[in-house]
Amino acid sequence: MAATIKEIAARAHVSIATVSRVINKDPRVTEETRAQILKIAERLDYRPNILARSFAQKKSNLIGLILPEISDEYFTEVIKGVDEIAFSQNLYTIVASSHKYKSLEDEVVTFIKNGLISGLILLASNLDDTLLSILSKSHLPVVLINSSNNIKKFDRIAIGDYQGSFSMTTYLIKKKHYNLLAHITGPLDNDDAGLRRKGFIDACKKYGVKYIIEKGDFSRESGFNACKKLLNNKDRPQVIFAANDMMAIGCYDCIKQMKLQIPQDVGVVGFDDVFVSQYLNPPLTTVRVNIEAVGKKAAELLLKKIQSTNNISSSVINIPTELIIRESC
Amino acid sequence: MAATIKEIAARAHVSIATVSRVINKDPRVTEETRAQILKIAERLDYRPNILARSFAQKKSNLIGLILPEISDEYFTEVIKGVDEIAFSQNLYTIVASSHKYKSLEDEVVTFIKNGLISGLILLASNLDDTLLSILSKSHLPVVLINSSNNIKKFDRIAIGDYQGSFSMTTYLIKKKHYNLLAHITGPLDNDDAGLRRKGFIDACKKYGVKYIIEKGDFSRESGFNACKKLLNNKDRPQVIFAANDMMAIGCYDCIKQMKLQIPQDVGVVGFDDVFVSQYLNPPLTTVRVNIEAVGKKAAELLLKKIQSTNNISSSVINIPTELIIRESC
DNA sequence: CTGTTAGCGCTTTCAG
DNA sequence: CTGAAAGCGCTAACAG
Repeated sequence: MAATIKEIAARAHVSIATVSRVINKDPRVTEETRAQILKIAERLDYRPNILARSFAQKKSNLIGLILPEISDEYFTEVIKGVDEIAFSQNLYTIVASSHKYKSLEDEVVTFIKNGLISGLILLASNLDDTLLSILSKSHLPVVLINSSNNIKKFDRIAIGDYQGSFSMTTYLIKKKHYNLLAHITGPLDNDDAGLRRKGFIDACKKYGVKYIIEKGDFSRESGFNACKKLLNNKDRPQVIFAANDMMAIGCYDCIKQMKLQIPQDVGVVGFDDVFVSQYLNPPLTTVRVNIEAVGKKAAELLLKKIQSTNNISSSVINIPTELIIRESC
Repeated sequence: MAATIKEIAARAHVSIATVSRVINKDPRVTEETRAQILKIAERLDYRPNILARSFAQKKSNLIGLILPEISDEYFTEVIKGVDEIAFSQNLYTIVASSHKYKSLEDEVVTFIKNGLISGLILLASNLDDTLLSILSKSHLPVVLINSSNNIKKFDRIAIGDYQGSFSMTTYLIKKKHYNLLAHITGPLDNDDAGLRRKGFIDACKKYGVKYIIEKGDFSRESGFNACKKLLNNKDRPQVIFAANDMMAIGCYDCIKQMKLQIPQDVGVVGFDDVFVSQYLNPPLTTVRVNIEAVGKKAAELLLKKIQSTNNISSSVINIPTELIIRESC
């Protein structure tokens, strides 16, 4: 059915090697033959068989992007960023998430060993040593999206979790004059969550204000539940700093259900600045993370690694955060 | 580096053909040798080289998903649905969007010819005959996500645009007793937009109420602009039916800027029921589309087509819509 | 500048 | 039930 270089070679009365050369823009071909071959290729509507090419070269034009899940707006922004960069370089992106069907580790191992992809971007907020060692043993170019400072030896995109959280807390204390704050954390094993928690606590301690910590898991429901506990506390906090916007939304739901007012009765602030936050009632004060930039930077870094043979020293790119002041506190 | 069947064959003192058979669960192997080979494969942490396999079989375990763009929540829900089904069948999904870098047609052609994928899901709201003919000439299994009834000969997932729009309009007229309605359309060449427009107009005509049509393009900005025009009209409409939620949000922005109240001064309703809609102030009355179901159904249909050799007659799966009554009208 | 050839890892006849 | 061998389409030395 589809034309192959063999066919083109036959028609052009040259060898397949020559055809291969012009397809791959190898300069060692005369203009004449090049033009001739190109014409025939055009006429036959030739398209290289990518599978064959990838196989022969032992490298594909596919990169893998592994995410914890694909649902959250947060993650889709990452996909968008990665795709945009990858696409501009003729790379295709395979997106996979650690579904119920497969654990993250299994997923990664499969990707590495099956030779499908020639680079990997891994967004995971808790990386254990096993995985890290698997990753470094495979000689696949890898870029991590992870904010933990403990990870050396890998190229990494990090979010300014600590700074963002610290600034927000400082703002709540110094500008808004709250003196009893609460923080709803993300999952304990999540590095971003840990950093945000630490930024909060450090700022509270620095200014000597009282605080309460409640546990969440980044889901709307957990925000709702944590908020309920907080409001029923004998010492009701004046403001709740949720470790992400989804949990802040859960707080909104809870507070409304209890017929309380934001920010009069209790303030709420979040982290991420997802699309919906600006439309909440009242609009949510939060810490903005430029998520698309995370994806873009990750892809750019990965491409650089794939293209350069010599392994450059691993770099960390920090994506800064920004305080977005709205009306929820 | 990575183990191959050759290596396993050597250690098991069998031929590579036998190894290949057990890997592929061919029953024509004795239990003993099978167990033996499996054990060695396990020990060597063998993973088949997908590229080699795909190449040899002339078919891959990759399916393509082409979208107009990747940013919108709408599209990411589709991705999620497709991925979930595909993944459960050991298929990987390559997501591509018709970027500035490539036209939709170019994208499709590349995908088809390069032999990378063994099935394609194409979400496009305006398909021209050229593209359709390219698609049918390639013998690639294809599932379209498109609501136009003019497309025969292709498996297709369609959204209940017309019904949803007709019901919403009927609700506006009969239950809410509006008698001057406005509709902000999506892009003219978009089939979903066309159907929604038609549903609106048909309902208005059926009940003999007056209506105004304003043009939009599904973007928030276009909703804002269309709304402004509408409100400055000498005959100001009592309610605005935006062809999607994003434009409805644009209306909210505009109405607030003009210091008007929803729904007292003017009602607003949308279409899609994206996540943010329930949190708008006031919560948006809209038509819900189960977008994830769209993705899932598309993937399921595609898998069925890929697996069955005989081409079944093309089916159309309709994803119904549902009126979501909230407080914006 | 161009042709010859080996071979990538695996599947798949075809014999045995 | 198992092995031998061809070949998928292309790249990449190596000759010439």
